[in-house]
Amino acid sequence: MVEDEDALATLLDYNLVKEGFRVERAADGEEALLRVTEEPPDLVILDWMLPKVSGVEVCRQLRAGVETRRTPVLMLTARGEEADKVRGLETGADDYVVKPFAMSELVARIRALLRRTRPELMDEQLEYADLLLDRARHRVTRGGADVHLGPTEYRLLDFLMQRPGRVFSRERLLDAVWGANTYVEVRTVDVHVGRLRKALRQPGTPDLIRTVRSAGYALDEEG
Amino acid sequence: MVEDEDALATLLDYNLVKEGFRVERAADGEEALLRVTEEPPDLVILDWMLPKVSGVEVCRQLRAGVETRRTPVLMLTARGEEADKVRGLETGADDYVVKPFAMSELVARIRALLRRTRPELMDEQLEYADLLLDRARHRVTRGGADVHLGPTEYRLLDFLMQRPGRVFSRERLLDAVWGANTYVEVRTVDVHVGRLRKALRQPGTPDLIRTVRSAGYALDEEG
DNA sequence: TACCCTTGCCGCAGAACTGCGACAGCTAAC
DNA sequence: GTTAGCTGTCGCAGTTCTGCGGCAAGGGTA
Repeated sequence: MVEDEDALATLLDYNLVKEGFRVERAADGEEALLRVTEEPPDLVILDWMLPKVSGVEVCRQLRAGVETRRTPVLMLTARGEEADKVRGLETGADDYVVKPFAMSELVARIRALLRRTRPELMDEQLEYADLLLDRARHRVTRGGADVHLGPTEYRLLDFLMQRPGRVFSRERLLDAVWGANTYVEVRTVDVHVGRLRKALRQPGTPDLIRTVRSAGYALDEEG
Repeated sequence: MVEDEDALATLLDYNLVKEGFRVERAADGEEALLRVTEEPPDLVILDWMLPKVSGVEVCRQLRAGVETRRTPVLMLTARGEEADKVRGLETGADDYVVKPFAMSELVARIRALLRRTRPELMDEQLEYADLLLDRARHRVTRGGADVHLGPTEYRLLDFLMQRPGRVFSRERLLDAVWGANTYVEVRTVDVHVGRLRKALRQPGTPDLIRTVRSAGYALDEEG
C-alpha cells in the first residue's frame, strides 16, 4: 500500500489484515518503488496523490520494470481528481477506486484483481503431501481424515503451506500469523507449533514440521 | 556505520543486526577511514555531519582508495542539510536517506545497494563444486545428499561460500561468524572447521576446506 | 636429524535451545 | 452465570551445541 495519509493508511491496514491480507506500507512514491523491487508484492494499492513521486509516475515505472510489469495495481483517487484520466486507464493501473469508498468495495476489487492475475494466491485449497487445507470450508484434512485446529494453528498452517520447505524465524511467523504489531512472547510460537504438530500427528505418518535449530520452522518432511 | 550520535548509532545497530547484518561502528571520520582500510566492509553507512573529518570528505577519500573505490556508500543527511548536493550525488555516495527516516526504508535501500554491487551476498543459493547451500530452506547438500550442520558450522560454511578460494584468518572468521564483540579463543575456529570438515566428508570426495599454514582457511579444493 | 611452531582432534562440562505439560485469563456461546 | 475452547506464559527436562584444554601428529627450518 502506498499512501501518505496516516489515518487512511491505518484504516486500510487494519481492514485488510482483518481480511487475511498481509500489508506493507510505503509513505511515498520513492519508498514504494524501492520496496517493490526489494520484496515484490502480489498487488499494489496506490494513491493518486503522493509526495515526491506521484502515483501515476510510480505506476509507469512499475510497468517499465521487468519484475514488476505484471504486478496488479489498484489506484485510489479522489472524486473528480483526474478521475476520467484514470478511467481511461492510460496510467496502466488495472483498476481504480474513487474516494471515499466502502471498505467492502475495495476488498472486493482486490479479490477480483488477484483472482484474475494470480489465481493461485486465491486458491481455495492448499496442498502439501497428504495435507489439504480448504480455505472456503475452513477445513484441514490429513490423508482424508479431518483435523481439528484452533484459529491460530489454522493460520499458522495456512502460512506455512504457502511456501513449503522454506524456513521461517519465530519473529517472521509472529508477524505473519499474529500480525505485525502484536506484543507476544517469541517462545509462544513454539507452543503453537507444538499444538499444530500434535493436531496433525497420526500413527504411521511422519512429522511434517521441521525444526531448524536457532533458525525457525518449516513445513517439510524429514529433519 | 559512521555515526557520531550514540543514540542513533545504537538504534541502527540494533535494527540492522536484527535484519541479519553485521555492523561495525566508527564514531568519527578519522576512525572510519582507518577501520575501512583495515577491514573492508561490504557497505558504508555514512553520516553527513561528523566530527574531525566530514562525511563528504570521508566519501571522497573512500573513492580515492584502491581497495575502497567500489565500496557502496549510503549517506545519512538531515532534511535540507545540503540535501540537494547529496541528491546530485556529487559527493560520490551511491544513495542517501534523509533524517528522520523509517528503518524499513533504510534497510530496503541497503538491500537494494548490496544487490546491485554484491549480488552474491544476497543470493538465496550458494554453490561451490558439489556443495549447495540453500538459505531459504536452511539446507546444505553435498552431491545431492543432505548434510547436517550445527548453527555455527552452517554460518561458517555460508561465509566461506561467499568467496570461495579466498583465505580467511581465524580472527576474520571469528568476526564474521561469531560476531564482532565476542570473546572466544582463536583456536576454537580450528575446532569448528574440523567439525565442518567432518560433516562434509563423504567417501571418495575431496576435502573442500584448505588449511593455509599460519594464515587461515579457505573453501577450495586441495591444490 | 632435531627442534619449534602449527594444526587436527578427542573428550568434557557448561551453555543454549527446544518440546511439553501445566495453568490462569479470556471469549463466546449457551 | 456457567462452561467449553483458546491463548499466552512459565518452568522443567532432555537434547544438542559450544568452547576449551590437552596432546599427538605434521611441517618447516637450521
